[in-house]
Amino acid sequence: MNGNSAPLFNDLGGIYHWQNSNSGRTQVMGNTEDDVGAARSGRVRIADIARELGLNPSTVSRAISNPNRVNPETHKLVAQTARRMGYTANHLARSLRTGRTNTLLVAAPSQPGLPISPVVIDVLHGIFFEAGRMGYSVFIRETDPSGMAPTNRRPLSGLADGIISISGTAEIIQSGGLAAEMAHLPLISLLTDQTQLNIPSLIADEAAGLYQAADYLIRQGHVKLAYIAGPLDISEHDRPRYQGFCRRLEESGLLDGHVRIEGGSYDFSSGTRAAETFLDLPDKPTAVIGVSDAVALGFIRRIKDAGLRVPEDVAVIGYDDLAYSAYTSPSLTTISQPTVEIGKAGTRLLIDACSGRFDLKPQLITMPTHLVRRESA
Amino acid sequence: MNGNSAPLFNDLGGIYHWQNSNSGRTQVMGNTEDDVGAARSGRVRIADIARELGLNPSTVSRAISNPNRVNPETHKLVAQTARRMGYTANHLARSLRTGRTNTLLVAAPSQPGLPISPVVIDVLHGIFFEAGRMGYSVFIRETDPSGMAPTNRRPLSGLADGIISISGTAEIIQSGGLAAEMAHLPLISLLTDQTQLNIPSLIADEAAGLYQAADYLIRQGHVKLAYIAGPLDISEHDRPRYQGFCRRLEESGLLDGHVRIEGGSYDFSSGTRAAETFLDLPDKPTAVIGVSDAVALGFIRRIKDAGLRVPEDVAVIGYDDLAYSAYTSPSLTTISQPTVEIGKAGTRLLIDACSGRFDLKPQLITMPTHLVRRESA
DNA sequence: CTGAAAGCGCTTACAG
DNA sequence: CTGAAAGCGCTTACAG
Repeated sequence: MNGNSAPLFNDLGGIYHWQNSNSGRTQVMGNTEDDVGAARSGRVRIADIARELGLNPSTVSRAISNPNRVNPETHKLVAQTARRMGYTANHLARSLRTGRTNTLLVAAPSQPGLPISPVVIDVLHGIFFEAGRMGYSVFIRETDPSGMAPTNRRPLSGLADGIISISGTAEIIQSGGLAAEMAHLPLISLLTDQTQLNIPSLIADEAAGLYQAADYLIRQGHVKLAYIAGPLDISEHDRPRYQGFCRRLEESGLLDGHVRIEGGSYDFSSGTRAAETFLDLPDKPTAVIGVSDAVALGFIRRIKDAGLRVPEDVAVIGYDDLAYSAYTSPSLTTISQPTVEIGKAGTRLLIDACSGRFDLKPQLITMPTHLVRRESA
Repeated sequence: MNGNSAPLFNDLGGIYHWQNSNSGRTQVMGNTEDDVGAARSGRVRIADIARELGLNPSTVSRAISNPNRVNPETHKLVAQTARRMGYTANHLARSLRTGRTNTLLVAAPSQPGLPISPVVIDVLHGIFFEAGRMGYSVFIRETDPSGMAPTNRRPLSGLADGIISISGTAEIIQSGGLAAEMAHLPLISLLTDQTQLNIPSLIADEAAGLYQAADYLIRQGHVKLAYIAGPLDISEHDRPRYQGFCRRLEESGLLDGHVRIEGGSYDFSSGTRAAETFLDLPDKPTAVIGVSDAVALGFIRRIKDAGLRVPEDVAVIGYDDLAYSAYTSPSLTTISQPTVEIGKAGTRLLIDACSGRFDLKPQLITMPTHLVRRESA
């Protein structure tokens, strides 16, 4: 190692060990030495193939991108040679010329110091799936609502055909340096309703989800319910969920007796904090709905420590249906939202809009949620 | 909506509702109408600014990219005009010309039908953090070891300055269509030792982690230990962990009595399956280490249902220290590995290698793990 | 069906 | 300090 390595690791504060690898082996993948071209970067270009074959570059280009507009023999020859020489098209050059990138820009929110949330990950999974199927690549830009993290704010232009904003408000999107792109590219918002900004939005029916949860509890005979709220400022998720909760209570005349506990965020510790508030309540609700699974689980953990039984003393329902919610003790009754489907459908709609096959209007599409019954309620 | 929408949703199998947005409002962000240029895509180019100012495009370019090589007055004028006209540099054109993209390509593994794992997410978080700090963007390509998912295999060229492979084997990387890029770009492997392929690798000391876990249990007096294994074929993670486990047992002469239970994968259900095997064991170990937190939690959940107490009857330790492992009942004693730091350090090393500031050799860097003591052991 | 030319939007030696 | 020219690697009318 050269001397430059030290400051790196000083900055990163890590203890580390160097080991020598078993050297002497050669790189596994790569071009063979006798390949032609390799002018600038060592890469084979269309011009190299053309020279090798005594053809015009335009013919080689056609053979690669539009095989049907070229002699079958020529196509075969070019294809073989391209493979032999290890040619891969330069994405930059092709996109610059055609004006199409076959790339989607995804703005994914993250809190400072926290990784992308599991819910967003599921949406991303749907995006990757559908984008891969359609031959699109994915450019990810983390956006930080708080502006604390060193997110990349460098404005980007020309590198994508469309934008997906996950759970993002207008400010969040701007913070990602995407404003300029938004003015020119089709855009869809997932998980958050932004139709008031004329942005097509594909969301889970969060209000219906909380309605379903409250309905389930009320049918079980609960009359005093609590809702553990999420953050009001950053996201748009708390409001519709609380509304759905209240709507169902109102229908049974139970609205007056309900308790709204401010959790603060969507994470476990917000749930434990909410539990502290709950435990201090003189007249405790018998059923609680958390704004997220993590909040519900943090809440359960804390009230179990205080000697309360779930669901016997307090029934608890979450929202998200994360993978581990089926394996906790008690396993968590929760509202499942079609996150992966939202990712897939949003990607499909956007790609179709990019190619002009679909007219993406600033409308709201709502996907249904459903209750997953387990042990906690 | 036009008629094209129906087949979309047939494919996606979703029930959905359209709502009309409150229309009539105008787009929030965008160029004002009297801006110049807008030849092809509606975007402002350097040529537009130059025309507006009566300058040569090269001067405008310099003013934007190299302010110090231009008259301060000119710089100011260009900067103002660029802002007013809403100019953002075309990333494609710039990169094509300079040969530098300021972009990193990340190959992230995913199992078919499953989203990216929490561990990989943490590494990605570190990558985003450090890349953002250094002004780099991140291109993500999901790679599918099984080849089942419709991952994007289109070969990409020219769009990144370096490649990060997370927890990937050579085959996995190839499946992502990255072989050609690998031959030309600096590459680093995170979480998986690939130095045998001459690829610099930055990993957690998994062997030491399992050694620490076994050590902790043995010091508590346990003499019969079990290890729930992960998959052998796909990943390289099981082997070093099992080795570390065995090494510590051997030191105390306990190796002969140990049990290795095949879990199958890293997820919860693998843990519950392993628990079934465990419950059938005539002479049960009193302490169990899972290859992952999810496996350990799935295991705990199942043996609790069978009437065993954790840690009184069976002590359980996991590996990963995921966020929710602190909130389960019992909370999980586990091995923490510096995933975020690995992401940050790997990104830093790679970027410095891209810019020639650092000579990235095919060596192995190992980051330390540590035991997090909670309730389960 | 193939070739020659122009151009996507930018940057950078090279002159002046 | 600024201008004119060339070129990154590709594609696509336009001729032939």
